[in-house]
Parts: sequence; C-alpha cells; structure tokens
Amino acid sequence: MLHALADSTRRDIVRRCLGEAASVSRLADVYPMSFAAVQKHVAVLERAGLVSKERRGREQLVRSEIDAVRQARQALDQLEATWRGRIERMSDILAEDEGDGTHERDQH
Amino acid sequence: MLHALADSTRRDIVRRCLGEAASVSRLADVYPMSFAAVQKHVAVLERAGLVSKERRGREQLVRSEIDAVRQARQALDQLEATWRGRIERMSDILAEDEGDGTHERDQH
DNA sequence: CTAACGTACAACCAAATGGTTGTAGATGAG
DNA sequence: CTCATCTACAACCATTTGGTTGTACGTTAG
Repeated sequence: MLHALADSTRRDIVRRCLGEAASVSRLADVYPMSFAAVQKHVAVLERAGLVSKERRGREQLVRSEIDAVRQARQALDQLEATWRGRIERMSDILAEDEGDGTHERDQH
Repeated sequence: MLHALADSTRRDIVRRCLGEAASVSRLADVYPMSFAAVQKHVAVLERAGLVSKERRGREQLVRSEIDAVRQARQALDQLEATWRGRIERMSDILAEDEGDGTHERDQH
C-alpha cells in the first residue's frame, strides 16, 4: 500500500479522484503515457484498496477511498508513536538509575 | 521516500533504530538474509534521509531520523487535507446553487 | 603481527516495475 | 446496424529491485 503511494503518477490519480470520480480514459488524457499504462496504475491502486472502480455504462469510474489514505497515515503515526514510547522508556531508566544508585552498567 | 518505507524489512530497520542506533552487522544478525542485503536496505534508507550512519571504530552505527518519518506522515496528512478541501468546496457550490436559483449545470 | 570482525563494493541473477503496442469485447451514439 | 469509444488483457522490453556470492580494505583484539 505504501508501495502504491510511492509513485507520483499514482499519488496524483488518488488526489484527482478524491472529490469526484473520473473515468480511466479521462485520467489517461491527463498523463503523458498510454491508456494501458494508466490502467495499470489504477489496477495497482485498486489492489491496495486506495481506489475503487464502479461501472457506469461503458465507462469505469475511479474514486479514491479516503479511509485507506487515513489508514496509511496512521501506519506512519504508529512509527512515530513507537519512537515516543522508546524515548519515554529511556527517560524512565535514567530516572531509576538516579534514584537507586546501583550504577549497574549497560550489558553491551 | 515512501518507496523506502514500502518494504517491511526497511520499516523494521527504521523501527529498530528509533530509540538507539545499531551497527549494520548487528542488524544483519536479525534478518534472514545476507549482510550485503541489509547493507543495501540501509543504503536505500540513507538515500531517502530516513536514517543516518555514524562511524564508531570499525562499526557503522545506524540511527533513524525521526523528523523524516514525521515528514512522510505529513505528506499523507496533506492528501487527506486536500480531500477535506474538496468536500468543503463541493458544499459551497451546493450552497450557492440553493441560494441563487440559476441552476447552471456542471461544465463536463 | 596476526586473526577476526565490520564494512564496502562489484558482479551476477530472478522477479517485479513502468512503460509500450496490439488485439478483442462491451457499450453508446447516430 | 455501424462506427467510435471505453475497457480489458496479453506480449514484449528496459530498468530497477531484492537478493546472492566473492573480494578487498580498515580496525580492533589477543
């Protein structure tokens, strides 16, 4: 899923389909590449759950799944939270050392 | 940079080096792959600015750059903000239509 | 000094990526 | 019906990726 967002064309597709859905050929008009290439990008985004397709007549409307974007963001949030947790635990250990005076050394 | 975070081994390395730095060989002990493979992963992370290396004796300590992680998260935040912006503008347009009664159609 | 350790880097390989063209099947407009 | 449009999908290609092994070099321990 991060992989799906790691391509600028795909990020742009997601951005473009956030408000209103667009058909694949309408999207293909925008980018300097073939229809098939855009089709593949959409397929990658779909597999990652970042967009969904809905058929309307002969067109296939692409719409972004904002909840999936939120989920990706939360994954990174969690990395940061882990970091904060580690820093806290380090502070705790320092506090202990100051309190008990045993001065045991790190096992390296 | 999202690409750098799109690999689970690399995400794990970042997580592992958040609190305290680790040498490349210490990291290599953890994963079921060769030292050289881990070295490459670290290189990818370094190019993306997600970790930095610092030499200490014959070891090379890897430490995660929490600010870079924050930056990645903010990039996704912005996607979500764009979405909220679109929704707002759509609401505005609806409000206008209700107000002036001109009922002009979307230019498709 | 010598041996062991940690690193760097090149060469190689299979598989995935991001792109292309071409063909074929649905669907809608006239 | 017929034609243009939209989509799907296969085949192909160059490049990148994620992994391997092997070699060489600097540093530290004994």
